[in-house]
Amino acid sequence: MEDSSTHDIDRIDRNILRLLQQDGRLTNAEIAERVNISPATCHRRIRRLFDGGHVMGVRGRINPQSIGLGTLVMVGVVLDRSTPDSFAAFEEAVTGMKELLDCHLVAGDFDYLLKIRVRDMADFNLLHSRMLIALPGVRQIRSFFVMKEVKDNAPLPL
Amino acid sequence: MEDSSTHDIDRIDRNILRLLQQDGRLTNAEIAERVNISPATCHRRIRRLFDGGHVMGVRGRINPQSIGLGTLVMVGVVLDRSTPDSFAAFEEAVTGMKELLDCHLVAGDFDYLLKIRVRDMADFNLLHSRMLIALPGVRQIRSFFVMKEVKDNAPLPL
DNA sequence: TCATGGGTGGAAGAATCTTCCAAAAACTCG
DNA sequence: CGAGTTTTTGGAAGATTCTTCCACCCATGA
Repeated sequence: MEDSSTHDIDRIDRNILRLLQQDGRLTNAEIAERVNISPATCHRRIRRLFDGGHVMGVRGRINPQSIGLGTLVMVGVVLDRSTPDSFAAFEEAVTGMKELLDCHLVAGDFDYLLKIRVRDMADFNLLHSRMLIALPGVRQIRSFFVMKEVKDNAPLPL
Repeated sequence: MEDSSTHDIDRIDRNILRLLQQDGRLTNAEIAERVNISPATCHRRIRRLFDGGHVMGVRGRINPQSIGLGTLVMVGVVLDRSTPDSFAAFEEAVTGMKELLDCHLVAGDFDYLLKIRVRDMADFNLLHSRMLIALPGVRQIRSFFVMKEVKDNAPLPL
């Protein structure tokens, strides 16, 4: 039994998910028409998709440039020790960073890979010196400035 | 003059952006009430934010588990040559990959950093052998399996 | 002082949401 | 099979919201 659902996702649900991912502001009436069911049924299915955790929310995608966060930096982090306590301490500290978009524990040359948005390089320098190297248990930090966002946060294939 | 806007974003606009990022399905009436302006004015401001490119769309966030994409892999790519043609060829080829969520040209030990969602490790192995190493101009590929998504696609700070 | 232009909110018809209920479909078990 | 049960469906309707028009307010500048 999946934790995120008790129901199967049939072809109609998939179509609804695809439409909602493309445009989260589509009206129930329009979705109903496009997937060929009645508005009442569509309304119910959409609510089930939300309640079942299949749709984790609907989010307006804010242009980073518009709020002065035009610079993207990827960061690889290596910790001193590979103990559960060490990981937990790092994760708790890093979670509070408002500039942090992604933080993933990975297998490979790094322990964590981060994705960070800042105003500019100067802003990142501040962040780097005041926050990143001060994170608990950090042995090494490697920063990758993004020069071109070929694809950022693409929709899932449906 | 910013290309994404001719208008300034004042405090009210910021609040609207924050609300829309938190929940893209808020009604105009509710947003208006929360930012203390009339529904008519709020409607106009929201439309201006969309038309000005400050909101790049509204997207339902589909649970990757629900559609069998529960495995996340970060990939670092190094190309053979650092020529514009080489970059262009790689980017065009990689853009078509439906499993690709992010693709960023970076400065550092890698040329590109990718973020890829697949069903499981076996699925990634297929993708790796059939698509990634077949991409044009690839010298080296380093894969980082994500063991824990501490933070994924967090909202921008507003 | 007066004209101008951008921003504001009231008002109202049109569209949509949300829920209830009865009918149809699917499923279960004797 | 077939009756009973559960699930799913769609029509209907009041409540809510959208969308637009228009008059008003208030800075700015001649």
